[in-house]
Amino acid sequence: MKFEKIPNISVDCVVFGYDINTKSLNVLVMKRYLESKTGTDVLVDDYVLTGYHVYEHETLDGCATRVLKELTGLTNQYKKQFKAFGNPDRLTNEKDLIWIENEGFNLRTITIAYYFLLKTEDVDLKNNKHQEKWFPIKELPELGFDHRKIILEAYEDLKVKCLSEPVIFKLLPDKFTINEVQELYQSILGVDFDNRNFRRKLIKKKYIIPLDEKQVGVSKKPAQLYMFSKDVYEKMFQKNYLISI
Amino acid sequence: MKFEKIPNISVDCVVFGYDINTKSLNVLVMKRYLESKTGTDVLVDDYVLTGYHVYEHETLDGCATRVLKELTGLTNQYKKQFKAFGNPDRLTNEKDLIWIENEGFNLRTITIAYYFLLKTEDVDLKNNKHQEKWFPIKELPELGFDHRKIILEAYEDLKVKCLSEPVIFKLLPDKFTINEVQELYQSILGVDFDNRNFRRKLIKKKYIIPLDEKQVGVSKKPAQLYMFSKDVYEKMFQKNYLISI
DNA sequence: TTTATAAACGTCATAAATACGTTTATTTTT
DNA sequence: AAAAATAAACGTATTTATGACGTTTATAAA
Repeated sequence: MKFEKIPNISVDCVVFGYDINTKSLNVLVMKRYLESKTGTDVLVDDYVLTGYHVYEHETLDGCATRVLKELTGLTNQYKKQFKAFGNPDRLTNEKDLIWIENEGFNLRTITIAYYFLLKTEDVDLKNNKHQEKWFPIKELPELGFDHRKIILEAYEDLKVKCLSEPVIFKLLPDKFTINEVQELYQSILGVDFDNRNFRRKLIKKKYIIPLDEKQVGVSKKPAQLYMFSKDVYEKMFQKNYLISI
Repeated sequence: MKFEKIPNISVDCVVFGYDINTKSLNVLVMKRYLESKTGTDVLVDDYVLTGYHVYEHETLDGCATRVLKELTGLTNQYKKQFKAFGNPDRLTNEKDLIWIENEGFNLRTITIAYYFLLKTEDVDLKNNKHQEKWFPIKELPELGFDHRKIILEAYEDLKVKCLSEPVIFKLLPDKFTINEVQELYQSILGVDFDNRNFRRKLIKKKYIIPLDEKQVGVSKKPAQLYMFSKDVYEKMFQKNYLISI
């Protein structure tokens, strides 16, 4: 009973992972692969988001959390439900139809899409039975179903979100430098900021707390490390109602 | 075929209407009423959002548009899909269970929620077969299902949205005064602005265009009327990437 | 010791926000 | 016709934030 699937509802997860070393915002996708019955040719060979049907007694949020856990082993990561996709033509290209016939999917499936924010390095892809793989958001592979669209809409939502809330720190290690924050903003938004102004602005915030620590193992002047205090942020945060239209 | 319903997917519409005379942001809901078979008592007597099951060949957006049209006769109104609600416990209070049994609903229905922004005065409620009624957002009646939650989440989304995009003008008549804009912002956000500063800020915008017209029929100095130019807004709009965390 | 370089600090001009005070145009009252 | 009342509209000074730059500092490598 607990494991009965709702036939036409799924949850798809866009897993964003930031790689602080390569300074790349990545998306985790898995292989979709199907050979013909004779084995003579490959019918479907592309990537898809990780998703799953919702169980009868499962919440939507719970389903997203489960999908992430099965994929990465991680729990307690930042997630956001950002949109439902359910147009009747969302699964109508040739490869999708072959796949759907093979898997016995319902043709009219509505998917509730979530995105997660985490660190690429936190995910262990050693025993990845589904050939999961990270791709930079700017270099996505061929994607099945409407998953390219879903990823790009998640990315747009993330861009807006990171301007108004400090979600950026979900993508960074606990201890970071000011320049690392700047690089991540630039990587997400695709624009450059003046380092001196960016630095001044960030350091001024009470919830960006300098640590008694510096970078180690760098071959130049080591940078000051900072942390983000959720406590301070939430305590001092009063909505400023700045109308910026 | 075209009129076959997907059994467990619905679209619910939160219709926001602003009444410029009473300065009230309202929500349009309809009566949910059910008598016992003997007619001796009223089993269910509350209000619900207008929603409907999605047809097999219908897009989600199309379904929302259809629901609004059937309810108000209006088309081409601003709408936004803001969240899907589908937790297994969303329809479990007593009245909901009575209703569901009577109507033959699927117990596990996922609803894709939209909100609309329009003017209360644009809706003609004369021949409202479902006893539709406007309620101020601050004075909602008893609501069935999880519809209070849905309305309040729509309202939160609207609050955020109106700070970053000029959706406010969807709620106002084509010609408005500066003070009317201010009153609407205050009504939505629940805060007061300094009129002199608000006025200066708004008038400075290129897309707030003064008309050769003033208020008529007011018993004090008549105010200058303005319009919002979508054209100018979209043409001059460049993303400013202002990080306001 | 010098050099290279990322990190960090500093300055100035301009723009925006905040907090108020004053004047103006109109209707209503006298 | 004048005076009173009042919402609309305009004004000003102070503080704060932004944008565009130049300079100094701490460190590892040469």
